[in-house]
Amino acid sequence: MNTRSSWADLAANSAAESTKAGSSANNGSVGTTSGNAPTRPTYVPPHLRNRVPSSDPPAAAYSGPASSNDRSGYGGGSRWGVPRNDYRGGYGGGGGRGGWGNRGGWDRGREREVNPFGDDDETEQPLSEQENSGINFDAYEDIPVETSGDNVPPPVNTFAEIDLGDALNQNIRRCKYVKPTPVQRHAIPISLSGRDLMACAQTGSGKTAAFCFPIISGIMKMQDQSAQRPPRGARTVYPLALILSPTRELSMQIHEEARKFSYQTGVKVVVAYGGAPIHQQLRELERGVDILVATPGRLVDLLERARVSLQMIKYLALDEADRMLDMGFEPQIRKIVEQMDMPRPGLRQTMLFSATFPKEIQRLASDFLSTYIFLAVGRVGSSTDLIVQRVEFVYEPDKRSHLMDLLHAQRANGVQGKQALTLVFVETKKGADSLEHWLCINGFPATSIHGDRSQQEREQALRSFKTGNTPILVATDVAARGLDIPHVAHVVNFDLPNDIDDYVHRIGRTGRAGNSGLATAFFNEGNASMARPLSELMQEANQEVPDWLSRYASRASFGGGKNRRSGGGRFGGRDFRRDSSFNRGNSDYYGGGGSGGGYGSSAGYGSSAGYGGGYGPGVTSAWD
DNA sequence: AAAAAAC
Repeated sequence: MNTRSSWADLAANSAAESTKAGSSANNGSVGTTSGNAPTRPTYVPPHLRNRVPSSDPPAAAYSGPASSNDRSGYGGGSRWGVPRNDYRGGYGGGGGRGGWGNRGGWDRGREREVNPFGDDDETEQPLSEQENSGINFDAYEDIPVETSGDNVPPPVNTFAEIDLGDALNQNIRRCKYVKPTPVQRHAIPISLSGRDLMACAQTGSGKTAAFCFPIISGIMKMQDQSAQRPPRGARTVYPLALILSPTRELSMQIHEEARKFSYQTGVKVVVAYGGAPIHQQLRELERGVDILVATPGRLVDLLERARVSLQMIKYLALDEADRMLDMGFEPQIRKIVEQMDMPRPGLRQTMLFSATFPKEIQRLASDFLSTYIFLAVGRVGSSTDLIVQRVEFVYEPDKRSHLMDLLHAQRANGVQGKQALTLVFVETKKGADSLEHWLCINGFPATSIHGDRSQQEREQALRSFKTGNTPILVATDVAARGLDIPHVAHVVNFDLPNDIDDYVHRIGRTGRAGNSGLATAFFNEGNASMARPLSELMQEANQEVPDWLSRYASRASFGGGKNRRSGGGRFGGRDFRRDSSFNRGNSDYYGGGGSGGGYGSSAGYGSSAGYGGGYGPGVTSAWD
């Protein structure tokens, strides 16, 4: 059932496919969306202002369809006549083969873009070595998709039929992405058409690429415009896109991914987060930035120092958007988005992504959006079928020895060989330290990550875990969201979180990229409020719910908390705008009114096995 | 109540 199609095959078929798409019932999104692509009148980013004309014919590097727009400069051509007022011009190269790819060309003696793919090899990989997805793509047809909003652009079926440009397409190939995941199929055309978007898709389903591709593509197209530098302090930089995420490590990861996607496109990505010396980040910024990836605190710092201005922002993306807008983050986000110099909704394009999107937060989020499209792909907020979920009743004092039993068993069974990684979530930073220490003195190679550790320690811990050097990582919720760590075979909820959404994100650290995973939770009377949402979630994911947990869940006392996902209807992830009961002020958190809020039942979609949204083993990317 | 996020 594996659709073994290579990138080359897809590319070869692309013409036929886009013809098909254009003539299908939905009027072709490809043609129309590119016409609506966001335009920005005048600004050319600093690193593009000082370029010497490339000797490569740029048009040749761009193989996309012709359009009425002036695309001759898409790959790095027609913008060369712009005024040069900036000494830092070395970066860039526009489309695929001009600029950086040239050894000893115009860019000789200047800074060379580091190849984020780690290979200096430009040659095509043999077909046999091309990674492919372990996913049954036919199963994608069964994936429930809900969109709402006006004039929703139709989805695409291949990357090739999207007008992303040659350089970006080449990076997609380098990333071994063969086919767009469901969220990408839907979200990318929406973003390319310039619409605001609120998107929900399962953990590990490719959300990072879904918002990065349109941003990068849009910025490449913008580079056609002529230059006019905004009046501001000399050291102020003006990114065109801002991507915010709730943790430093996630921002780092998004940055790494975005750098791969933008390799040799001339689009510069910079990351800024706290806990690290600011000077290097400032230096990077001064060398030019189109896309700024940041955590909120450090960004506010940079804004207050007037080292960054948001006045040229064309794209705003919030990853883990529901987290970014919850109580802890909302004031900071409001400050950044509403009280600095960011263009208002409608004058920028805003994209919100998460695997979970409580209706309460959706309502908050609408402040930041302009006539947006709501997109839900998959059983929103649920886990993939690929994660086997277990719940065990463990009294508090027994947790450590129980964990040790699990780890021993895992070792004995050789679950995934020595590479199997185990991620253990605890509730508190102190708890993380003490459990790490206890594991170590008992002979288990463990490390930990939490907010009381130095940034260096955090990054070291994550590295050591990823490499398998320390195959056990004890973590607080700092590691719950977004982090893409290959080979996590087992997630242990040593302490259950108090919010079912946090549980969804935590277990989503395994079962990624089409791989299976195991999630074990320790439950005791202290977690009573989680009994119902947990058992509902497990049912929906076709998991075996222990009888004792069902009994806990049926006790009335915890029936109506904020964890409650009512409705029991079909596929969840409803747009709150369509939920009249919510709009009447019903406080039901996920309230579905009569017609199916909450999570989907397994009845309709539960058997659509294989939706991990992934590309298959061996592909590492930031998918949340 | 805890966690995260600036110096």
